[in-house]
Amino acid sequence: MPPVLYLIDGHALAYRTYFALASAGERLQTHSGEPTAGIYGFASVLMRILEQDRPDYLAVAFDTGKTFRNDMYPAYKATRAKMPDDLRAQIDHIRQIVDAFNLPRLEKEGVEADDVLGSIAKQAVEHGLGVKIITGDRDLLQLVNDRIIVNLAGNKLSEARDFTAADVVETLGVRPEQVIEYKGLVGDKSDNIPGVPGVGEKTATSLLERYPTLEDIYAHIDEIKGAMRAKLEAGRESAFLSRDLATIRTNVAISLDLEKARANDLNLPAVEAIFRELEFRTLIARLAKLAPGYQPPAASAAGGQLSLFGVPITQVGQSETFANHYSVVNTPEALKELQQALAGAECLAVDTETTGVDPLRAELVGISLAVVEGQGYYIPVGHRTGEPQLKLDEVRSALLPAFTDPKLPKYGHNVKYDLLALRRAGLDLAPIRFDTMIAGFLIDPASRSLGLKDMSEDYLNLTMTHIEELIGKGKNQITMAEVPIERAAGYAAADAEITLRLVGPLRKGMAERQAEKVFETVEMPLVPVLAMMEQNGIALDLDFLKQMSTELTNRLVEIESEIYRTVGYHFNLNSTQQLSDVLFKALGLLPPDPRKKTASGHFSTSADILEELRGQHPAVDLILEYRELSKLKSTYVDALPLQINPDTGRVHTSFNQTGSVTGRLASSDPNLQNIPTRTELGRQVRRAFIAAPGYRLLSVDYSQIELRIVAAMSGDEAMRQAFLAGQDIHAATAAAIQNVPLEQVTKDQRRNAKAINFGLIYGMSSFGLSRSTGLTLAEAENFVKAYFAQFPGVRRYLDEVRKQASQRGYVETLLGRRRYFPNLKSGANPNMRAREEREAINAPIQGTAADIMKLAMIALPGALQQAGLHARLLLQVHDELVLEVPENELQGTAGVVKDIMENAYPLSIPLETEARSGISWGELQPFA
DNA sequence: TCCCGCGG
DNA sequence: CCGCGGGA
Repeated sequence: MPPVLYLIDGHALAYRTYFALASAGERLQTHSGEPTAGIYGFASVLMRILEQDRPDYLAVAFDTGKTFRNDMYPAYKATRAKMPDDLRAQIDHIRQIVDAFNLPRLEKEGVEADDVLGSIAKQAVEHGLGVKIITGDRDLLQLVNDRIIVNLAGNKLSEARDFTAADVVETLGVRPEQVIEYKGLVGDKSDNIPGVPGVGEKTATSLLERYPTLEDIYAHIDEIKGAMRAKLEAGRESAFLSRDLATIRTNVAISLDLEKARANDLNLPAVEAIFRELEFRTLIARLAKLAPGYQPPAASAAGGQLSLFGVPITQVGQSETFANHYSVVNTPEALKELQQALAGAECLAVDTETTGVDPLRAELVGISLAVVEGQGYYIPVGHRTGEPQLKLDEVRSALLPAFTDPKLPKYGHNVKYDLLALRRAGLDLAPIRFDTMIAGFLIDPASRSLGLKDMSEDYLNLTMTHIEELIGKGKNQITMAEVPIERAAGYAAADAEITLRLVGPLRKGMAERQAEKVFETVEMPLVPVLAMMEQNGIALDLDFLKQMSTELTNRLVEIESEIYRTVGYHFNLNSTQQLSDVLFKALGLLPPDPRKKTASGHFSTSADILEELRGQHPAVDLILEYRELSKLKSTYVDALPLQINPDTGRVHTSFNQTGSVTGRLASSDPNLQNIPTRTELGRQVRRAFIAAPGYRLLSVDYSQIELRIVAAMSGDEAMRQAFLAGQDIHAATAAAIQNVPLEQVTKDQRRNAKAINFGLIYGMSSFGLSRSTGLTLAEAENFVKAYFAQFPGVRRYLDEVRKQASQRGYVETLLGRRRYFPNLKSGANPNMRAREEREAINAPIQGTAADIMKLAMIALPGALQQAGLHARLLLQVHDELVLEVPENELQGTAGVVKDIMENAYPLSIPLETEARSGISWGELQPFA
């Protein structure tokens, strides 16, 4: 194999990784607020290449200013979004890193990095080298041939992949050398290359299959029929110009001194200094491993310095390389050994393999355990491969003592899942002391990479096998039960082992961010409570839903034909785009606010727009009714029965503790936190949620908990007095603003005051307020002014929160749950800034309410048991708890629940609750 | 993927 | 403001 020259496209890679990290929710920055996502992305890819590929030669190309393409076509890249300012500033750091690695920088005035890469690549091939180009820019694919491959970054850092000529054909449908012809036809929106108007991807690939180049197409233009031919003829000039723009030059006068590109003499202290300055801690750790083991390519055959188990890090978790470090427990002897290990254990990490994603339906396939780092156990119990495995009964009695040992703390990743799966198999797990997913969430609530695989990369720098490598994906997916034990074991044991290994770094991470208190007093104790609620589930009145569905269908059919009749023709009512055309083109209605665009360029048809169009055409009212009914039918009435668990006959929602950045729970499968309540018809759906025979549903909700929290946290006297006096807070607000006695507040005044109170909680602007109230912007501004004049403490509090958010970079709830706002510190653009300021105001209010509710939920089961009551907690809807209560215990239970909720976390303002009960969620009556 | 709409 | 889900 010839030596290989690695060429990195510096800008494209920084750009791509910047957005990859941003879209993954990472807001990378240093302590002082300097954004680093682009640098980090670039540096980690560079490190990965040095560690894993050991390139013979490596150089990095950069763009410089305007290029000859702008002379050819002034609009070139004119529409491309300007590079974000904070990324631009990062490019210089990237250049420094390249220098510190002693790698050549390739740049030339007047040409793009693409052209530099193309030219150098061509020269290298002529010298007999292989070339690999690392970029984020698909255009480079045109350079691929049998000596040049391109590694293209994906939407996530881990999704980069190599493209050979065959890969290009498979992905784009054309050969690499045809990429420019393809661009000539299709153009490129992001570079503002026009192409041939009207020719899309499909047309272009099929044309290029028959005629390999533009020249061939136009030479045979008479073989092409109809409209396509006309389009091609009209776009002829544009096609050739576009192709020229898209063509990467390979004859740029630039040269590379290969000796300088030998990737073997990085200036370690310089790199480390830069990484330290940028606070790339994990990269520094990798550096230490890289430097001593790094040999000139000729002598690098020994290798092996990068490993944890003596294998390259990419292979950890794959069974063949993990083989010495896990045991399959499928004999009585092995089980005995495991029991002995458990007896001496100080902690126990647990993971389960099941046949599905719903823990209340899936079957248990195997249990993984780890008690020390570097060693894992896999206990198969449900493999359907005919291989020997222990009986579940034996496993259960062997494990139960340790699993329920009060002195043995249990760890897991999303451990609520495993708890439920184990319970269904007759096991249990307590006490649960550490959930790595929740810990990761508290360290960064905005993180979208809380999967075990992601966290393993982020915190341990270990790449794990993905489950799809075992069970496949799509329609050929099998379940874990069909995977041979030996193949499953390495993967499964690694899950428990990695979980165990994550605990240390996560504790440290939580300590740095002072998240331990919320973790230990709120989130971890909540896990078993939520598991219990999910297990309980809630009963549905199926007959009622069936009848409702029929009635809705009938009415929908009526409305639909009525709409088609008034409009004059048929169209797809459920397509918002078609609807927009019908209303604003065919019917000629004027969009009330023509600025209200949608991303696809259509006018919005949202309910508030339609609301304004009422009366202008009979179809409008009908559409609004249609929308309401079809939403109800598809989302609730027809969907809920499908979610009933056949074993229990009830629906078991899943509560996610890591779903909401503010600390609220999120409910899914089905979401029982958005069952309608605001309209009469919607409320009907709630009637389908019923109590079991002999039971009643009891609902207790906090009244105005968020405003009470504002009053307490801000200490605003006027607001506190209103609450202490037990006044209707919205009316009291209106009275204060309008300066009228409380009794004289009109409905309108109260409604506006209510809107501003809500706006307050949501950090809303005058603009938002005017939208939600129908006041003019000026009126809304005056209203806000009057509000703050009456509640000066609230204003001070809001200013304080904003200041804290921008100075410290985070805000926190009363219990210390934090939400981070790195962009406020670094002064991002005004839009983002305003958005984050609103989020910063909302987070402590909503988050404190969420914390208090969680504390109540944790305290409740013990209090009920203490009182000898048998109520079951079923649902939490942010400020409401729903329980199923034996009829004769209603009164006592209501008292306990109210007491627990009202005293969960004492504020300087009393928390009040309201209890209601009934046989269904839809017809609850206040308690006597 | 976007748009819309349900809840708090 | 924060979510989840249906449908094109």
